[in-house]
Amino acid sequence: MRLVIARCSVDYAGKLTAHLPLALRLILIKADGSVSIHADDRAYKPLNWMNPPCTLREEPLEENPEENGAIARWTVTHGKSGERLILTIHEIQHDSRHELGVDPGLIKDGVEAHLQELLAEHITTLGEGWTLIRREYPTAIGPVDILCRDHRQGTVAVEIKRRGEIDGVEQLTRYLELLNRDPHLAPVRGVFAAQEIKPQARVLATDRGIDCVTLDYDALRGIEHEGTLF
Amino acid sequence: MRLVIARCSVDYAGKLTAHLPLALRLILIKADGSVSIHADDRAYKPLNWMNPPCTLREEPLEENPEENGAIARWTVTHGKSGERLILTIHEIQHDSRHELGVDPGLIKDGVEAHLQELLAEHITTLGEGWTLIRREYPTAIGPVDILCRDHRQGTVAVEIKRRGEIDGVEQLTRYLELLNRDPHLAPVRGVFAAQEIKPQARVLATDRGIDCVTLDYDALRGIEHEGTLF
DNA sequence: AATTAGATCTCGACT
DNA sequence: AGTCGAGGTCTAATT
Repeated sequence: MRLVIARCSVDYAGKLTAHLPLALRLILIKADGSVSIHADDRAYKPLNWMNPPCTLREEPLEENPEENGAIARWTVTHGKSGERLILTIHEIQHDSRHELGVDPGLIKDGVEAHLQELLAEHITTLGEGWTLIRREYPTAIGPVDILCRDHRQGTVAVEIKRRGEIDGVEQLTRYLELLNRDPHLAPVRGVFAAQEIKPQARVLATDRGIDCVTLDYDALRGIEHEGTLF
Repeated sequence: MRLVIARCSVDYAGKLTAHLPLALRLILIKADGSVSIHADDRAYKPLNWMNPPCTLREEPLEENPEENGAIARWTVTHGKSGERLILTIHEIQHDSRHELGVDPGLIKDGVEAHLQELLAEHITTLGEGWTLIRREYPTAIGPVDILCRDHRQGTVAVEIKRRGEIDGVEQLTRYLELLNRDPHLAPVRGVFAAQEIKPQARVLATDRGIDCVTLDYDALRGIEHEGTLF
């Protein structure tokens, strides 16, 4: 990894064209070839960047009135697409290299897949006497998160999201339309389950006769822990 | 901006829980308070991060067999939510600070807004004799990108995307439903226009009687240039 | 290789 | 502060 603090201007020509006026910035050059240009804000998102595979060509500039004091031009070219990032360097305040080695990587917990597992294992969270048919129930347009039966043996399709928004309701609506064409399953009703449901999504779901359920991830995990403790 | 190269392990507890085993990494601390932890790959995305507003507390660790050789613990706490990022530092190889000042920011060109402007100006791209009613035609559920009339004076609602996917078709469908309730406009038909239309989106659109049009950004820009040249 | 759905999405605009 | 739409989205899983 190479860290450069430099006064530079930047031009990008690729999926769009973009320009950064002259200013002092961090240029981060990673071992995988990627280049990113950071200002001192905007959290982790760079102002401009080039993804790998790409190559960096460094070229010193002669004293030249046209270049307006620039000392070097760095051209980053993307492998196939021909996208270009051109850095015009006016001053370098810092330049260091560091061998970091391969990173062991991030271990995650708590995403949608886990929510789905937990809810499938504790399907009675949705109602007394409910039973699981299966997770990832396959249909022509993709798998339904959970298919189950309520206490009256009625079929229920459950769509699970971490945050419930309009697309989730649309997605469940498409599944329900399809499932209700199957005489073995119909009538199928819908449950939209999420840790948090946006008002607009709730309105749309209710309007379509879909029930909304707010999931408590910690509570579900709590049940899981109790289950393994005793 | 502060750049630290350190051997560290990291634990995040917030929207999810995640762990990074001990390894050498870049810790990037920006003036806006954000902290991000980078490996030497994955382009610009950090392994782990904390968005502003947040505070960093640095705490030296005593020699302690339980700490397994750690020399410091850095705790990043998010303002309201209580999310935490805990860095356990084992070795610091580099630590420097740089005053970058405020960045003038990026100037962009070539995104959806521009596509909409171009198509509105050259509405006959959609058909001979078509005329613009207006861009951003307001409705109760948001503005329709373009409302226009075809050569037979029939009303047409146009939804523009850079990439046409299912949500775009759903969005246009909702607009059409609403617009067709207005006796002054009805019947209104739909055109789904994008630089690239995904197969599933095309199928859904066609099934609903919505026409699909592929836009050529460069060609539209070309017309624009001819227009200004002569 | 292409497609799809998720993301600690991020970011900006608007209410 | 919340919501909505767009992104050079990116990224991983699946076909």
